[in-house]
Amino acid sequence: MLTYSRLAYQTHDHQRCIVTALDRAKLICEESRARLTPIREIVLRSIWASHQPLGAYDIVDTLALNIQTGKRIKAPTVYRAIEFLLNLRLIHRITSLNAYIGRSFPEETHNDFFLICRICRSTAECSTEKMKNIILHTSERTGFQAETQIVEVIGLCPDCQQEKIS
Amino acid sequence: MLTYSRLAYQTHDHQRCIVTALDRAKLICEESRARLTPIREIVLRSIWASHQPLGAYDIVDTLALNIQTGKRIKAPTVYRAIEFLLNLRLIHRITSLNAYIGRSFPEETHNDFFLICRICRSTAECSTEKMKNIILHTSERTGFQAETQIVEVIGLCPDCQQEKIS
DNA sequence: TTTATTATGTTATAATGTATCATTATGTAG
DNA sequence: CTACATAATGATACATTATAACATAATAAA
Repeated sequence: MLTYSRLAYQTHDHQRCIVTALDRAKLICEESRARLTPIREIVLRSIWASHQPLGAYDIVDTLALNIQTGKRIKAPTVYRAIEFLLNLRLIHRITSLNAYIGRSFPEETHNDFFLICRICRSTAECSTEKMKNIILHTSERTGFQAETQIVEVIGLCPDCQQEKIS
Repeated sequence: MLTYSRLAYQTHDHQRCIVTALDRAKLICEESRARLTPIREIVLRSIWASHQPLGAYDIVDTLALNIQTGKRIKAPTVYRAIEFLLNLRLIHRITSLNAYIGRSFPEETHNDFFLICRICRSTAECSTEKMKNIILHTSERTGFQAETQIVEVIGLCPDCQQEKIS
């Protein structure tokens, strides 16, 4: 049933994730003739580098100084990069955290959802046809025309369940 | 498949909705020995009276003056009432709008989701077992312990689809 | 190379939400 | 009924997230 998932709390070579994501981002940008500028690239890299979803002002702090100009990168610039990356479906917005996370399955629509730990904020990206089915079926029945969706399940990740017990 | 739904864009006697909701709120408060104070009641009533989800500062404006004391009700008071109503499951928070809407099915967990029109902001409350199944099944498989959820489908309501065509 | 377009810099501010402490109202035990 | 404890509200200030508006710089295209 669970077609794909990227579980932040499963051990994996995250450095490899980042490289893969960046490579794919470059491809997608070329295809759609969009420009992955240094700022946009570093924002994307920061988001992928984080193990939790990253807030816009966290990114502002992370970036600190523009490598090019030596000047501090400010909120509007970061928000513009975020908007760009969202449009190209390279990142997700996690609404319940006001934060952003790398997107593993840019090609899917209506399939994605998230398991978000309310303690450590680790966020697992899931994707299944069943979610699409339920959303499209309900929309059809009610005459609603679905475009995008937000599906966020809040609870406890395996690690934080352990913490609570021990 | 769609067990219940409250479609804001279907014609119905909304005044009746409000009365029913208020009556039920009083019952639920009695049962849980919680106090539905005048402020909490008027906040709940405002939220139900609106045909779109209502923002916290919209409520501040709606309330204007405290009937009791003649003083202006401010943000923290409204947010406290909102928190109270959320805890008793009498309202929902619509995360994508930062707004609040009356809750029709307080007894259900993991069943609820929303169809939100991006133009007129009308919001349909839906509830189906299938949503619960998919969420609980995925959680079980990944070892995640689901507690709450946010499921918001953004798109066009029937009316606004018509507008676009004509 | 000139022009048009896109991206970024800068400042200010809007919108949403919370922390803190004082005051008032309500419930409860004696 | 009084005194105490608890719960609710008032008031001020502030934190956080996000955007508007306009200037400047970089890139692409004619």
